[in-house]
Amino acid sequence: MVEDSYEPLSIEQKWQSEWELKNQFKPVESDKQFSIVIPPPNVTGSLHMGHALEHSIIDVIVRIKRLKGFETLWVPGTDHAGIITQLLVENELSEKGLTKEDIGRENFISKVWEWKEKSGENISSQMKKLGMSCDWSRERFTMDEGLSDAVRQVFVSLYDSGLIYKGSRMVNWDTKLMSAVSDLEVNLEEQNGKLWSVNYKCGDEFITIATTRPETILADTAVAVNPEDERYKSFIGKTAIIPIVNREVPVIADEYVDKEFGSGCVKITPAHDFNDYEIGLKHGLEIISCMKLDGTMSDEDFMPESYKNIDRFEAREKIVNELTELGILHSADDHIIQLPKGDRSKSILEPMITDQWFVKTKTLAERSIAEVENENIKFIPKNWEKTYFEWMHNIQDWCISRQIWWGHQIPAWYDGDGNVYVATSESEARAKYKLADSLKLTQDKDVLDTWFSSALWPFSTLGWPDESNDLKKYYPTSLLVTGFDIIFFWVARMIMMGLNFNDAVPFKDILIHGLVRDSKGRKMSKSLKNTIDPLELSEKHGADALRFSLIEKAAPGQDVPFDEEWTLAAKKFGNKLWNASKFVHLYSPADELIEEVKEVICPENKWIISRFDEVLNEFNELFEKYKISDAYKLIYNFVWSDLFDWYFEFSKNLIDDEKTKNETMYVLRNIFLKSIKVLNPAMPHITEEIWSSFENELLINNTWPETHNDTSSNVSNDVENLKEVISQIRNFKATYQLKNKEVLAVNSKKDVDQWFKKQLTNIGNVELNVSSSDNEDERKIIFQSGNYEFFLVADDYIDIDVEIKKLDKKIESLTKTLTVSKSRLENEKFIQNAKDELIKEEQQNVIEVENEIKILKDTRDQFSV
RNA sequence: GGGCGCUUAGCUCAGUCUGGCAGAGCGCUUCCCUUACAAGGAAGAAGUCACAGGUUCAAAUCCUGUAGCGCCCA
Repeated sequence: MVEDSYEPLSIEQKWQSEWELKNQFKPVESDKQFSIVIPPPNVTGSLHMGHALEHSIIDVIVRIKRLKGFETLWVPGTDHAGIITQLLVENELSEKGLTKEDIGRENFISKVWEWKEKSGENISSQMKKLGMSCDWSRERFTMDEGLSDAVRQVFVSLYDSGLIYKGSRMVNWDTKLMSAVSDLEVNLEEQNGKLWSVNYKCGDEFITIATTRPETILADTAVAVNPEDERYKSFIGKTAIIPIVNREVPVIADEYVDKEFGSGCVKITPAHDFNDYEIGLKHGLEIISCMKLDGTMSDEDFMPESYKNIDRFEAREKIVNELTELGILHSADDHIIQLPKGDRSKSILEPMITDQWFVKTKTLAERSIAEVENENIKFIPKNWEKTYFEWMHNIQDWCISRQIWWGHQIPAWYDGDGNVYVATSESEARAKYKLADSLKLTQDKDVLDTWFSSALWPFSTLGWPDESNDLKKYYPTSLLVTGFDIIFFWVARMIMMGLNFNDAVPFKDILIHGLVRDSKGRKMSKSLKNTIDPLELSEKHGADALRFSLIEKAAPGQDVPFDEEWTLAAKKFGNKLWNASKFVHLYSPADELIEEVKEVICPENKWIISRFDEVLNEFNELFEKYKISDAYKLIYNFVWSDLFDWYFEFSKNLIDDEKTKNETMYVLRNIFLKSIKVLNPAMPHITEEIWSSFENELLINNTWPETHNDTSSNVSNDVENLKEVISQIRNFKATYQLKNKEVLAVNSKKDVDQWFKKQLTNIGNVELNVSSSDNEDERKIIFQSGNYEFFLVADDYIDIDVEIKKLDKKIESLTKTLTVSKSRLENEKFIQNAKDELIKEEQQNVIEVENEIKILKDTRDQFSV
């Protein structure tokens, strides 16, 4: 027997430790495997609603697969989040007045590890509180020895095959971090700025250029116009003089220049702008930098004294003043500018030319595109593959070096002459390149982009480069569940790396989920103060309620405007299940011996079984299509309305009769427990608790229910008719505000089956008289469904007007239906084109509706006399 | 500028791929503490499926266009 009231927290903790203690999250040998890796959250993070959604989806799938007999593995873990973690530990240091340089690289790294040991378990422990069934014994961290080894191997291998190179290129540079950052981690922020127009001397004339960054004028090496622009054709090939530094530069023509933008003439500064860099390369322009890596102005000889070493924004002001004084500032117009900011540091980024390591992506991308095109990898929903293709077709070489300390240090060594030796370790390098022991080598100071190691995650977590059992068994993984915002960051890169190093896709399906937003549809953010802490919610309403509310609302690819009300509703559902289990215990006690029923006789029992079968079949179909939210909505509606509202009531009337008692006790418990099984993956704790009150075995490792496929007759229709008649009687009572207790005298001209009569009289709360005689003078209220027809003799409590109105409304709507059906059947083309089934259905419909209308009209006629 | 979504009941959304009588939850109205459950039960009201064309026997669903909103890339 179960506790009186539903208290989620205590049962949730109990089962979480029970499952882990009994190793329920480890894969159990089977001939079919299902494996999935977690998209690793960053180690500094704490669980937010996006994680809660993603993990709930994964866990439901994993738990269903486990019940379906798959050898199921979910590998958890976190990534080392290079920049964020470094900033975090640097902040801790700065509270003590220290910088990382003060304590040195080695000490700093050990400080980060200390931090990781202390706080790195945050996300995992939060996941455990939500009941996520990952195999915690296989938990991985991107900086683990094994995964770090994989990173080195991959780097060396790509380098040896010419897919990694070092070069001087323009990258997004963070002047605060003093590091390159990923193109993908650049946020463009719109801001009010200015568009300055400046007159450059060009022979005896002036040419007016437009710029949003006048401080870079000092590094201009050309002026460019559109070749089609009549205004400037005569300038092309001449030279212009850059003001202040008095540099003589060519006026070049390039289609890149937009005739409509500003004056239609732009300055070209190859060292400080991505487009200008490209133009510089194309036209062989000189590349001059006027800025240092920390964002202050250069102190090189060509720089005017007063500009040396000052901040770039100060320089901007200064140069505008100077241009004004010189009388060559033509105009300063308001202009919306796109300011690039670092996703992590929030500082304004600078395009800078620096030495960096790159992955050549073109060839890797080609195969990655093909594998999605030929559906070896499927996006769900499919349209996200367009986003993937778009990015992949326009892919740029991937800058993988970062000038920070926390991360995988690049396995490249330099001798005193700057020669580079790439190998997995220094001794390997010496052996590989046959270097003398006396030759002094220093390792590259830079570390790799965190995403470089994440790209290996689907196989590095399984033991690669060792040919481990896990790798053989679980690679390729079955599925990746992730958000659309992450398709470039790693879905794409995991595919490239997975294909290159394992000659097989890293996962077969990619299930894309949406963003969790607030109930008004706004993005959750700290600044809006509309974030929701999933752990708080879980403590308030239970992990099961939180999980279910997310699962039930998350259609693939669609955003989720979350409302706490949903979780509350899910908790009520939990409570309903709880009470339902008490009902089942009451009517079908676990300790009472029930004979197994081979053949079910009672129509009510047949009905609930066939309804369950329908629902289970549909559930399975939806699940295979990853329509998990629809699947759970379906089972939710089935248990609440069919099972609890209707069947439980039917069962009361069957169990009080010895003849039908055993069969009904059996079916009641059976269907209830099967429903609990289907609900288990979404609400694992409460269902396990309820299950345990009936069974000795655990539910988590039980088997997925099978359908009964007992389609012996169409009794189901009879039960549906019974329900319909009862509803009509209830409607009648509600209309006239009759107490439910009031027993109505209902008549039938034909006798009905005993079971039907019993359910009707008890649930409809009526007294049924069967009499073929008919008093034509009586005004009657008809309750009709299918071939069943009952009537009530109308007396004082009936309001004729209300009744007529109701009847008219029904007649009207039915007549509409009839007209539609008839016009279809009269349409020759419909008869020719429509499926036979549909035509038969339509014909049947006409007969039924005509009959119903006739009854209603007759009734109406007697009222209006 | 290029691409992708969304627009269905008061609210939040399914349904659109694969055309066949418009769905759910919440909210609202009325009644009911009936021995599983008031964290509940029963009944009910509520929609020009954004708009305009087209295809079709038949369109929320397919095609074309328009408008509004959102996202991504440049």
